[in-house]
Amino acid sequence: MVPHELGKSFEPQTFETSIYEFWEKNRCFEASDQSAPGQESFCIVIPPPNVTGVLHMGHALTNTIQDILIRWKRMHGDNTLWLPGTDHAGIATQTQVEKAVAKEGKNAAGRPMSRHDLGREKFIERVWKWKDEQGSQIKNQLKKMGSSLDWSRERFTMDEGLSAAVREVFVRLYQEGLIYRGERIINWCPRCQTALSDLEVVPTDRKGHFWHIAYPVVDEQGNPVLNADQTPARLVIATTRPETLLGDTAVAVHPEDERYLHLHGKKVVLPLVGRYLPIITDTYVDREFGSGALKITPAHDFNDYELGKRHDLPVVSVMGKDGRITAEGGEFAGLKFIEAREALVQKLQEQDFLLRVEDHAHKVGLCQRCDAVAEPIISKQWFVKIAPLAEPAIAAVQTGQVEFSPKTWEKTYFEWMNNIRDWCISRQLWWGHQIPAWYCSSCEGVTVAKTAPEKCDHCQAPGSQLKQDEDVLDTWFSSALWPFSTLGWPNSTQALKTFYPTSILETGFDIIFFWVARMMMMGIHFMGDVPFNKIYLHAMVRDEKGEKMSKSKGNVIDPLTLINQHGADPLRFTLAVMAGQGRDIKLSVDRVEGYRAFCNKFWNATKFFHLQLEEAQGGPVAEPVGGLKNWIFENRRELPAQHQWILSRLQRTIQTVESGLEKFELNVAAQALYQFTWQEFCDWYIEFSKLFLREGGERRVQTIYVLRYVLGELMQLMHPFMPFVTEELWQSLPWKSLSSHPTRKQLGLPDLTTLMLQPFPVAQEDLINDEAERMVSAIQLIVEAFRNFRGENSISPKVEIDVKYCAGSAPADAFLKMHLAQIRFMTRIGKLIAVAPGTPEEGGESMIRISNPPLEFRIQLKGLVNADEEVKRVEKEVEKLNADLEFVGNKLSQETFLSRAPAALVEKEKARQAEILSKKTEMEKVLARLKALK
RNA sequence: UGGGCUGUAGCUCAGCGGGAGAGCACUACCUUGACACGGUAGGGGUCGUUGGUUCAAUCCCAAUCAGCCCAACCA
Repeated sequence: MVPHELGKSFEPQTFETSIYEFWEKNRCFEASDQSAPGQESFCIVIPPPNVTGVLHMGHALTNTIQDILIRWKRMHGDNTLWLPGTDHAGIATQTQVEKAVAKEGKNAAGRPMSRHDLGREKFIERVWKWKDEQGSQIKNQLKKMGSSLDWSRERFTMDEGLSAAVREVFVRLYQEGLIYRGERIINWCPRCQTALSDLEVVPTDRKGHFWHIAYPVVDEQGNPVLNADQTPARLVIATTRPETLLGDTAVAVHPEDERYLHLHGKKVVLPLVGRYLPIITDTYVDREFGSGALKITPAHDFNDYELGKRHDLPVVSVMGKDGRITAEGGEFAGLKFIEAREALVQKLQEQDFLLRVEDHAHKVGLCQRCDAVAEPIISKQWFVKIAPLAEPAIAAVQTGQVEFSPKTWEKTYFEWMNNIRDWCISRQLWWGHQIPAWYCSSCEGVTVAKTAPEKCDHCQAPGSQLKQDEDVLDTWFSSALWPFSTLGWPNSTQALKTFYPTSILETGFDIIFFWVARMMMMGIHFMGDVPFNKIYLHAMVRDEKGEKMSKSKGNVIDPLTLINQHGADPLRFTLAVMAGQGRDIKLSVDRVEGYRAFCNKFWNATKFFHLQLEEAQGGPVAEPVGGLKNWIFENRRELPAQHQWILSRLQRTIQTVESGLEKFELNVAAQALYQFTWQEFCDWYIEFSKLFLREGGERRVQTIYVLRYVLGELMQLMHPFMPFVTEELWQSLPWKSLSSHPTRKQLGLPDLTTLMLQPFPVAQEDLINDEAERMVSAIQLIVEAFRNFRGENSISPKVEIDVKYCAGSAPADAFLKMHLAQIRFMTRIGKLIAVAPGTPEEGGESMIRISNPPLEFRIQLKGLVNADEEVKRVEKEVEKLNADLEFVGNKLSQETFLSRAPAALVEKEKARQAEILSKKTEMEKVLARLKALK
């Protein structure tokens, strides 16, 4: 990278793209299949975004978090693999392409073109074309985020290798009896024309109705049963879906429900249809709800299906896959479900079966992709037998082999895994992995194989008589294999040996069941080991009002817009700071702007350093002989306290950042960086440094060394969070060393001058210095007290203040003398005269006092300010002291506190009381004198 | 109906047994030689409510109110 002069301010657009290209061109992101001896390996597989998707805030969050962890580990010298790739996203992608096709023209019948008009082969060709056109979009967007993904290993769920893995898994599970084909009740989306898994149906609140329908009761012979008053007996049933009545095959009551004891064994006549239905008893029926009688439609309700199996009821399918009533529906056949409902209700009313209609709020299952009402229907589908796979996946979490963070999600995981139903994996789509099963036209047997079989497994009929299953697999089937299929499985590759199990899985809690649980099951089953040891679940990104971002609400904050406006680094930092939060991240543009200001601050701090090397400031400085780091260590006890202080504070920051990253508390780490950089380094250290720099000579050189050292360490420390700006600034620094990384040696790549491969800072105990911290904190107290005095009295910073000082001890006197120049520089004290302790104050004098070390500063107000404001300031101070005193006094007057609280605490409180009292006495005297002046 | 989360300054959130913190917003002053994407000073909170444990509770426990999420649903 060519060093160049830094611009006036932080302008991310001017360098982000070229920096990413520099890294990529020099293969900085690449991992080695084989780690160097002694080198740790660290691997995260990206949760594959939809291949045709666009980057949204959720992607921005997860990829920021992952990139931070990856860059941190990489800088620590690990062989670090962050594996990129995309998901073919069956339904989502197919729907997109179908829409595009529909817009292109009409078919022979004058309807918009559909996939059926194109035919399977042509349509799939179209999807591939679409994928090729759109697929690079998300990739480029990830690059804009600064994601250090190893692009040389990019995978796609439908590429050749992964498809082979899918077939391998399918065949093996089939052979083990864990995949089977069967006729079951499943969720069906009439619009997408496919089966859905339980997870793909979203129960949604809907306002509906409760139709109360009377079913006439008859006896064995079909004669009407009469009530006591000789009216015909009728059983009243309430339903929210009257059209399913056509498929009723029984009516159920609770066996102990006294209202219906006399009806046991009787039958009812199904209104409009005339079919006789048995009245059965089952404890599943809730006596309290509705009339206590329940119509049973085994073909179109999951509970009824189970109940039907228990009571051996016939199954009548009346709702077809095409969204219309089947021939079983008699006169209603061919109507759409919603039309059938209206027609049926009308008929019921006409024939006096409908007693009443109530409003009723309930939940309706909607298709996750298209929001159409999904209907339970009976259909022949492929299923994965889950229980045997779930068992070890549950155990892995129970034993702690796999840990969730936050831990509370483990409960959710167990809850679901323990109640899991078999997974319906076949989809009546065209885009996806076609099921590797072939049906024989002569014996109707099924042959399951990785490649098209040459003959039927059962009757040996030739391959020409075999026809492959038309269906494809659920997208999540291939995603479940992601942690090992992407590393080359089913081949036994070196990459698998090095990187499986992967180190961390970072994803959203919304796909624990869709993805995480299934990877656990498949990983354990096929690899004999868990796919990852730690599962980090991040929060959902919402808008500033806490609402889910969605296109329809128009509240989407587009990460790319933010990156273009403010840069990738501010966005990343914002997300990192917010990553620690519970379940929701409320993102506001204000925050991003705030962290842009932070980047600018750091930018200018670096510029400040550069300015000190200009001719006017004394010219360039040579790198210390033996290197900067050595110089810092050798001189660490010789330097002025301010330098020792910032070096010490830096070590504490390194500690916080490192432990924050280790504990996955990115917010703690990011906040420590922010706080140190702005409040300690910029606000104090740079201000301290100005005096030394002005002094010139040795003092100047020392300061330049320390500035350079802290800046360098800070850039390394911040790099995982803000890779672009730190690299840009680091490249501008003098005395850079080549970055040597074991992975590059493994790959046969040369060393390179880049921050991203510099070592991550390690806290040096030797540079931690409590004494320097105490001293500087005293300087800060004094400076702040003077600023407060000026502020409250509205004294211009230009006015110098003459001061008498009185040191309460010899060390205090020495301290002041040592730091006088600095204090004077920062407080703009004019004349300073020492007075002996006990010297009486003069009229018109106010006072600034600190306790440690004991120092007081007397300021003559005459000719400086009107005493009124100062009286207010001192009054406020006395007030505060009084409150403090009362508080401590209360505490110390409690016998129980004195006897039961730790002795050290009691002592501390006593000392504090004495200190406050002495200060209060002094300040009250000051106040009295000031008031006397008026 | 279960399971879980949240309630702290106007806003967004840290803190989680020894006198309440940050950022943004707000007020006043300052264009000082890194930075006005800046500096300095300041105002602002009985830490949802009520009990309990403790010498001491924003923090632990219980109840309660409010909001949210997940899972299962009563047809």
